[in-house]
Amino acid sequence: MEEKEISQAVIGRLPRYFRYLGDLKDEGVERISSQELSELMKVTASQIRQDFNNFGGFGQQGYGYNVEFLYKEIGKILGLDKTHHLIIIGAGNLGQALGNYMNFEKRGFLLKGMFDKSTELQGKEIRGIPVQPMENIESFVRENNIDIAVLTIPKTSAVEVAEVLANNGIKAIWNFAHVDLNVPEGIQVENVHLSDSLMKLSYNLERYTKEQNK
Amino acid sequence: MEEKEISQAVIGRLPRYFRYLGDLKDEGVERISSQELSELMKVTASQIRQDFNNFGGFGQQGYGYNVEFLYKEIGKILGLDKTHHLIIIGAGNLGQALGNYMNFEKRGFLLKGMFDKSTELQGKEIRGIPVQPMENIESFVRENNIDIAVLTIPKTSAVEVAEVLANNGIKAIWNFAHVDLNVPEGIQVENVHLSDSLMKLSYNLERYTKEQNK
DNA sequence: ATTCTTGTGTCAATTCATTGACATTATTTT
DNA sequence: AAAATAATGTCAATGAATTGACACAAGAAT
Repeated sequence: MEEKEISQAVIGRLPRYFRYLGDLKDEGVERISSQELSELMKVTASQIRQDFNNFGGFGQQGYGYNVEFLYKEIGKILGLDKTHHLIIIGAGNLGQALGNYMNFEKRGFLLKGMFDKSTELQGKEIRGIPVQPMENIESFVRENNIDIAVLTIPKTSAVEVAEVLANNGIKAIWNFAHVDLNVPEGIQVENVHLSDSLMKLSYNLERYTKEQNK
Repeated sequence: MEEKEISQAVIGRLPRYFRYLGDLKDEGVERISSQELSELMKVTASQIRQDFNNFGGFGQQGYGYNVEFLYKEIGKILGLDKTHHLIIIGAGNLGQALGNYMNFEKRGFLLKGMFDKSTELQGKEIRGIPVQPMENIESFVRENNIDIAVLTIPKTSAVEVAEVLANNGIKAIWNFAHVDLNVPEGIQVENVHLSDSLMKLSYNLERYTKEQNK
């Protein structure tokens, strides 16, 4: 059943479905049709049905989709029924911001450790988690069953830290450094290149302004 | 010449080209072929040529591309030759992190104001920019020629703040709130949904783990 | 000056993603 | 209980994005 590879285009849309379904659930909505959902989310109903069907039919003809059931199923697909242990490397502003962001805990992403090379930050606590020196990373990852590392360090050190992590069995890296990591296949990397995102916005701003002046 | 619409798929790749070309420039590399660049960036040479040609031929047959020239041209396309005035709304951890991030200034994105509803934060300065109360947003946007607003506030208030911004002539919103904004057409929105990104990582982690256990 | 090499720009082919259409099945109404 | 309605799952058609192939131009070598 779960044989053929699901395209990343589909995966990229799942969190958004998940968000809308969560809201609907909280509002007490019990069922929804692809048509209604499509109007809400501003995508085609066809795409919604096609997307869900990649995972094998969550709906019922003539009825639609049960909101709570669908919400849970998508959560499972996204691995949100499991807990994940994560560490944050780089306890600067961004690292602290992510560390303080409670919502991740709610989804099963548990912050287990923080690391920074600055001795000023070491010892400081973020939500009860002390910032440790970088030297501790290797043993900490091995001994605490860490599966996700969040990289919020400058690009110069990111590449080598990623290598250390890879050598110590990390399974996934959430990379905020402005550099492409070159890790062995099998280690998942998700990049958040903020400046890329801002440049995209800048392009669209520019283009629209030009278009107006024609 | 600049008539046909460029697809967002292409735009999304430009910042990455820009980054690699900047690095090459700093290393003193003068020219590069699509073939060499493709090996470096791990994309096809065909895609690189196709992408650049959307903007009308930056290269020379038999020679390749001049790194510095290409770097500058892509910068122009992305609007990085202009300066942009931005404000950050929400001076919590994430807002402060973005405010403190100097690199944006280097690219012409100048932080002009910060706002927060918390009276505790008001008056505090981030890189010399004081945090102001939310009531000031409207007049500040109008009087200071602000074109980009960064939203780092909870989703409950994001929607209404976006409306206020739209009514006061903002041109672009960089949205970190976990909600889809519904702004009039013509206002550019770039979403950074961090939790979506983390969920994608979680899915890929999950999927790969399962695949291994087969 | 002529030949050879390199490597772009571009067209065509292919692959991937999205949309549209509809047969089929469950639910609701009469 | 039968007819009518609603809405999925899926197949086919379309559209978009990526890759491959190659003619041709610029530069290097002889």
